Amino acid sequence: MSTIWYFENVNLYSVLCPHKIKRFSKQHSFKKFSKGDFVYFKEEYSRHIYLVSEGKVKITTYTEDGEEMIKAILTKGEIFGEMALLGEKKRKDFAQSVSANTCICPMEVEQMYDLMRENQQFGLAIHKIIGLRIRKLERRLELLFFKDVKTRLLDFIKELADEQPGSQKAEQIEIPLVYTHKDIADLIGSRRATVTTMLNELKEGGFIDYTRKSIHILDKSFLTEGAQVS
DNA sequence: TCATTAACTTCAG
DNA sequence: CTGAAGTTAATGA
Repeated sequence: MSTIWYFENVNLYSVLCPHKIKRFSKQHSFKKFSKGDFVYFKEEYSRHIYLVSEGKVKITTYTEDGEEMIKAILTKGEIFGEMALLGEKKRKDFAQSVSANTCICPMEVEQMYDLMRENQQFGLAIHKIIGLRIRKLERRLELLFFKDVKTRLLDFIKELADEQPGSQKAEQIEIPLVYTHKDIADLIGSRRATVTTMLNELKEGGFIDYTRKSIHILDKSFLTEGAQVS
């Protein structure tokens, strides 16, 4: 199942990007965003969905006391703003570029509907992605409430591992890291320092090896069984 | 005991 | 040279 998800995820870029679709080539437009620029604001009308072609985008909401809550961090090949397709009238969150040269491909909702009607397979893929996205969020929420940080980090790594191609078969898995420790901390509801400490624990335990660029899973059994690190 | 805060070092642009 | 990333140890729940 996860392989399918991966498959569709990577191919989405070629499928979705308007300049690959001849009919839309004239309005083919990439939009550039600098660090800190907003792609959309809360309460804005949900007219587009977006595909990240370069850089990194974070989706956030704010709690009553003004604290930022990060719902997701998206990188190359991933879509966001997809709630527009489910009848969302106005945005319920913010989308902000967090890298210097973020490049985004906007797609009108109406066009998306047309495409999805014409191409069933494409429509199915989109629905699947949205479904998985929602499930992922629900799961994250549950974990935040009931599990400790170590479990959450383990779960996070497991999720990344599952998204890698051929991860089912392979004993060792190389995960290219698009996230910083800070990103990971934000996503699992922890702190940068804590993430580092725990990654080091896992490293010492011989479960993983990591650099800034990637996490190498040496023994994937710990993902399912839980790491026994003291 | 676990995770955070704060203070420090290293890294990348 | 500066801000972000990563590390380490003290401290509080």
